[in-house]
Amino acid sequence: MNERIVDLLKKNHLSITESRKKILSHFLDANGALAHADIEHKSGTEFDRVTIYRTLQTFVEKGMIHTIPTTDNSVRYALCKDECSAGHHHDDHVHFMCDECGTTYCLDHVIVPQVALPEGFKAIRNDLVVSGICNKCS
Amino acid sequence: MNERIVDLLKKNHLSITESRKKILSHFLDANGALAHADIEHKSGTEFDRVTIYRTLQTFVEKGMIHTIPTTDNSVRYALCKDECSAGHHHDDHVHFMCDECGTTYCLDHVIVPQVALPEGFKAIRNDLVVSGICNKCS
DNA sequence: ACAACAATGCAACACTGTTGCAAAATTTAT
DNA sequence: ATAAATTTTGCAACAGTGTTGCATTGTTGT
Ligand SMILES: [Mn+2]
Ligand SMILES: [Mn+2]
Ligand SMILES: [Zn+2]
Ligand SMILES: [Zn+2]
Repeated sequence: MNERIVDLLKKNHLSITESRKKILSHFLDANGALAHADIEHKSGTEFDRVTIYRTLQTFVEKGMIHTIPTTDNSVRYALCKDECSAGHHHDDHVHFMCDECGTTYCLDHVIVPQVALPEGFKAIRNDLVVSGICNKCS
Repeated sequence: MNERIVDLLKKNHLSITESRKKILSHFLDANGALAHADIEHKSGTEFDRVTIYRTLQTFVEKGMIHTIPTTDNSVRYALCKDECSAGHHHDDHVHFMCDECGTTYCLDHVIVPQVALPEGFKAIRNDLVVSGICNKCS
């Protein structure tokens, strides 16, 4: 378990620090996406708030996690697949937010469909967020 | 012009106040969506920040405007179509955010497609945000 | 014009996110 | 293993966003 975390950090050319290991482990343990506040609560007073912000930024830049657009305008993060890297993200999957339990899921196997836009509009990224009832709450 | 604004407020059983008239006129003038901060800047020191927040809330509740899910996690509002009312919103259209000019558009004629979800997930709302280059910037 | 009611401004507060800088930890070179 | 070079962290300070309570003001219907 700890091995996998250290390997992940090494693979991304990041120095091995307590905060990074712990924050990364929270993502590996979680089944849904995590908000900054979630990590802050899970970590207690272990790290400074600022450290969490900077660690999340770093992880995003390295392609280890990705942000999720949410309808309630909170920022959430989830682990990326192995295919993702610093340059290339593979964020073409649908995200699901449960109205009941609040969990946000990456539906990795549900691909966002393309839509035809009006004349002159050029799509670069498509984000589809589905809200409703998740499989655990139904 | 002023007539239309007063009518819209009356139709929604809202008392006619300076703030509501001005804020509503900003939406009628704008071609894209507006954030709270946009209205604050347009209004100068005319109203208190809190009044703007409360007015926006009221307009949303009455079905006059709707919030737009954005990828940069800012809250933006746009005028609803006439079909929208306090109970029923018709928010099944795609939204577009221009990476160049930052404008957010309601693409009223582009409908969000349905997607097949994994077993146990039940969709209640679908929000599709497309980012890219708008017709004015291309 | 008046009473009843609703909306506003102000103050205070909580939460989110960013930056600069000194101290501490990690990595690299000796 | 030690020391130097580089990164990361914690702290403090700050700006922005959004909410609430309460007294004051404005709007509405009679
Ligand atoms: Mn995802
Ligand atoms: Mn819209
Ligand atoms: Zn759920
Ligand atoms: Zn544009």
